Amino acid sequence: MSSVLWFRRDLRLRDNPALLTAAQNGPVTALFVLDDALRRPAGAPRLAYLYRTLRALDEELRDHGGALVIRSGKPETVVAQVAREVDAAAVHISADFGPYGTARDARVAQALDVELVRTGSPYAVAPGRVVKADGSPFQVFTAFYRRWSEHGWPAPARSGAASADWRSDVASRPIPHDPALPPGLTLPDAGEAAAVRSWQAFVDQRLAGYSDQRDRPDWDATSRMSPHLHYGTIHPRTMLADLGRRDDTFRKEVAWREFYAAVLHFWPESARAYFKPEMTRMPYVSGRLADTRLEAWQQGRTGYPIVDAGMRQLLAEGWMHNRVRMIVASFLVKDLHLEWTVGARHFMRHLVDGDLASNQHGWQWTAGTGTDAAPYFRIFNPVTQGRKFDPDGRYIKRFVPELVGLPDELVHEPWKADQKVDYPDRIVDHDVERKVALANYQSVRAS
DNA sequence: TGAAATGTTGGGGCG
DNA sequence: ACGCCCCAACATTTC
Repeated sequence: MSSVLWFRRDLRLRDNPALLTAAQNGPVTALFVLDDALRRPAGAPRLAYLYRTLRALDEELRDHGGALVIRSGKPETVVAQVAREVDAAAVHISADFGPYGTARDARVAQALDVELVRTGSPYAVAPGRVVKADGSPFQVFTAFYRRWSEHGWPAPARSGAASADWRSDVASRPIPHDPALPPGLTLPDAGEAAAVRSWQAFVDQRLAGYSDQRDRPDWDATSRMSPHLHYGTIHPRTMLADLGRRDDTFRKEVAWREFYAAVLHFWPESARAYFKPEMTRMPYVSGRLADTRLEAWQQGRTGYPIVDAGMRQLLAEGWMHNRVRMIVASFLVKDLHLEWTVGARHFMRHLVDGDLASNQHGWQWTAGTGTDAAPYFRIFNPVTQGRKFDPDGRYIKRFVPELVGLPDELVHEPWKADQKVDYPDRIVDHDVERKVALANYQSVRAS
């Protein structure tokens, strides 16, 4: 008897129920499949981060006498092949609930001569479990959150790496080298040990102030756990257990991730399609104007400091502060009149934490097209938001060095400065575009 | 997890 | 003392 533990987005050895299940059935072969269908849409930063995570996992496995077996190709071919090579009685996975993963796993189960055993998922509560009394899915976060909290989740699973009998004699491709990264890009530390370290640092140093300080992009006040959650180097259940009853605000952020995973599970098409179909009639700019605006937004050259700082942080770190994600998203949709799908795609290409469910639904929330979405007429004023959440412009000056010489008051409105700064003029006038957006919205509602 | 427009209230200056 | 005006501060409505 032997088994294959096929890793996907659960690249850890602690609190891993699928690993415990696999370890009960003789020697375990740890497998990761380089699947081009997943590698293609990921930008270089996320790919590099994945490879680093794989290297860390491989090292941990080697400490336990094993190794991570890397293969490339179609999972339905490769997983079946490896299962035959090691004469596995079963292939163990943690369940995936995304549209691609669901279809892929169905194909793999079909192709296997042995059982594909799903144990656990990357969520505290598996998507689909939390539903209304009548069995229908929640479309409103607050109601979901109440039910999700009542539902509860198991305590973290015990660590099983030490007790597993890892195989290390299976042929493997090398883990690919990092792809070429943009110069100056700094990625967060990858791997399970880094996840545990950085979670502990957050709990010790920043959790107490989280609810008051999390909206400040100029402070290091957030958990920064999103890349680790994306690749499963830590399980949210571990985090929730450490929270105890301490911080409802942070628990809610974990719950947003679970909510959006559930929404995607029940409405797989919502990754692309507008939740509110009438909103597809919103008019957008097109042609050269659209191209120019999109490029200015992507490069962080819109002339609005908080927007540009956020977009440049995305390019510099593969990450953006959540408050600023909302500001730049609102700006794309309501000031530049570009479609949310365009912005969502750019985020997915550049974010190390790029998670389909959270990203697409977060964008739909901002664009007013989604479940439990902000009403369309909630339009962020980039100057007001900047003043409120980056009062002395420290975040802006970190990513937009052209503005370093400006006093705090002018850093959010450099166009009012007497001194000339080498910084783009505003590509649009917020006051004007806000009215255009509201008029567009009226025209959609009337039609 | 908005912001602007509009409405209301109340203090102070003034005749 | 009183009414009137102005306007800041706050509340409500609207998009």
